[in-house]
Amino acid sequence: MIRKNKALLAYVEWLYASGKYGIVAEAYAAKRTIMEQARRYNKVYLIKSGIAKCYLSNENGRIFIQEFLGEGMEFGELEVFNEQHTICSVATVTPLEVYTFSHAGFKNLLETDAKFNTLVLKALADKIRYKAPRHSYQHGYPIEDNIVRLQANFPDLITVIPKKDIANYIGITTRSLNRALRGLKKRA
Amino acid sequence: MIRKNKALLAYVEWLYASGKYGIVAEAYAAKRTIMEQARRYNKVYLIKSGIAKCYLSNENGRIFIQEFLGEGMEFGELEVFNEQHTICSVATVTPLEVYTFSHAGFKNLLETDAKFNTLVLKALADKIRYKAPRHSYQHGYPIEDNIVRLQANFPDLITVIPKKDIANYIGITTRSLNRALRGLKKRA
DNA sequence: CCCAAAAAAGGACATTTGTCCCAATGGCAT
DNA sequence: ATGCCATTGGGACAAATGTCCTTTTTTGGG
Repeated sequence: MIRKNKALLAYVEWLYASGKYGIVAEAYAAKRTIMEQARRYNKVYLIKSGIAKCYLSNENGRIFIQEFLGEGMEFGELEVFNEQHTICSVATVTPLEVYTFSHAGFKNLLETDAKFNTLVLKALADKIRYKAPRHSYQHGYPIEDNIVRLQANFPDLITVIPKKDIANYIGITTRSLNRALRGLKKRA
Repeated sequence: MIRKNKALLAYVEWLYASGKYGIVAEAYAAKRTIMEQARRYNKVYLIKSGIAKCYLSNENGRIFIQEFLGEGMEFGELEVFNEQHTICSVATVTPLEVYTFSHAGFKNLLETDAKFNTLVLKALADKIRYKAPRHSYQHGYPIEDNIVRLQANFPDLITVIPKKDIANYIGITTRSLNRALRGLKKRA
């Protein structure tokens, strides 16, 4: 549920240490919006520490969380490949440390650094891979099963992530989430 | 809903015509399974013509369709980046013509052909991009709205894709799909 | 051309989930 | 400490969706 990519992080830390690629370190407080959907940005972010959420909201005020991003996850990178608006908003959940690239710098690394290129290809492939089972499970099993599954993969979920976010990740209302948690407690 | 990638197809046709990269053309009849989830394969496919579905089924027999693949869409490429089992099954919907690469050939092209590398990066980025609004919409709006939206983007949907597949794409039962179609007809 | 099998349509009922509330609790700034 | 606001928990009812079944329609092979 909270995605990570240690290999990519390690390599970017190494690039950063070399001082050559215009990579900048930044920090954000908790609960801050970093990107808003349907706007243009010119930076790629890579998380050094902390947790962010990537989400999409619609005109009904409903929010659907695409993923929780942990160490080594990038965001804002899709817009390097097809110059367009962001699809997702990104906000911090905990305090966040990131490395940032300009689009030009990121593109340049892709073209000149084969290892970087490979790591980014892998990162994109992983983002695709993990979504399939997630959505399949979400549609294929009742809410309670989904919660059990999340808690198995991420035990201190409820203490770190607000209920509303968990509900928006599963695609249900807070009411339904509470009901399901209650049901699980009763049956335990 | 039925994804396409003309730029990639055009380039691969050109590569194929050159005869140099071990690309093989193949054809499949309608309703044939090409890949099964959780198995190992050693080929990358790119669709020349026809429609395939990429789906995931669970032990309850529920099926969730990830995407419908049209001209220029690849499948089996994720396993090049992280040598693992396929997540998805792929089956033809209509008769299908494809080009196939060996993993080695695909990897070689990625490393030596900058244009190919860029096109594949873009293709992966697009696969990620399109999923966000799709799932957001699916959770955020009632079934009827989802159907209207699909029909707007793909008018002859119902004539080309079986009802069961449409339902499995939206993540509902055939019964619910019929009910929604009925509701729309009545209100029209 | 006909028949078997698949696909589509829908009735009746059960279950799940959402909506709309309101009450309780817990930080957090003043 | 006090008051305010966001978060959490849950009752009661409404609406959406699933389950189970039966009937109708379509399709493709002999």
